[in-house]
Amino acid sequence: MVDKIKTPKEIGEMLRSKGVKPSVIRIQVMKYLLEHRAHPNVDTIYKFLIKEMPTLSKTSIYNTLKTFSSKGLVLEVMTGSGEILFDGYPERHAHFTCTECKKIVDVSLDCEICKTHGLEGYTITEQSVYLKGICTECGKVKSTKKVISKK
Amino acid sequence: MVDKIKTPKEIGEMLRSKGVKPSVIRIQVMKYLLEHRAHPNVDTIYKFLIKEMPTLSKTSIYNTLKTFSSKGLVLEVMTGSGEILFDGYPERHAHFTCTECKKIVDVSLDCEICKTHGLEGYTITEQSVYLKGICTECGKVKSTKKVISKK
DNA sequence: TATAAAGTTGTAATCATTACAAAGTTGTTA
DNA sequence: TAACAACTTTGTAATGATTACAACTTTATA
Repeated sequence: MVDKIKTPKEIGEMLRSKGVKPSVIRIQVMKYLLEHRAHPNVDTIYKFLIKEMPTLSKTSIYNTLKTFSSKGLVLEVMTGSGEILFDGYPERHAHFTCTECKKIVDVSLDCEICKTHGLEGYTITEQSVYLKGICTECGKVKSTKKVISKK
Repeated sequence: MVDKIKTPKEIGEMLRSKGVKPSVIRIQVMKYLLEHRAHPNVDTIYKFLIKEMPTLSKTSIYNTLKTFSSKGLVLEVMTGSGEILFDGYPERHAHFTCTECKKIVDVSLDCEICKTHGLEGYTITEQSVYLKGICTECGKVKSTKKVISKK
């Protein structure tokens, strides 16, 4: 999961290979996504990049991410928070959301393709798996609290 | 999948058994969901029910569905359309969205629980599987169109 | 350099959802 | 039955992410 940091040039090539013409903004957005795997939202990306590019518009981030998404360069992660989060690693994996701390964790998926019934003749192009629950840390805090409240 | 139509009284019992106090609105919303499996949004439910209950407020639909959802009576389906859709049958199944006609189809899932890595110590309480692609009908139309356009 | 195509910007609009306070309803206890 | 608390419903206003759009800028190509 730990990848070598890519140069802007390498990112440009990467975009071109997927049919996206590189631009300064596109390269910077992709660079951000590759180096920050915490599933950022549009605003987080915008606030980070505007420090380097003072004329940046938020619309450009929206445009860029929509382009990336349509070319399969990023995943749109819909966790139900009411906004779309982005994942720069579009290889198949699931997303776990902790309902306590809201943290999102990447999870590798074992079953190649869940066997599904009732889709004869259907073409499946995309598959998303979302998990919800409580992460180890929040689980620990919870049980600690329980003990304490027992007095 | 085809279920016997429930009386308001039966729906009331069903709500109570899940810890939700029945009310006219709650019973009507649940009745609508049980009898209309096309994954309606808030507005669709509202427009249908207001015909019978002229003083109905849309906020009540939101409140009701949020209550249902928190008690596990309905599923919130997030397909990426920008709004939440609702499914009155919360048994585990996947949702397939046709990217052409936007239709949503229930899909039974075979793999009991996709084996996941990296979640040791995590408690999983919810699992959603979304599929995207092209349904049979749209697939047929597409290939027909292709032939026609060949001339 | 001229020209077209594509990318970027900023503002305004949209639209689902939430917040909130007032009004109504229900159930319980005296 | 009356009083009361708890819960439900309503309607309006606010929020906040996303989109629409038109003007402006940059890039690529001849």
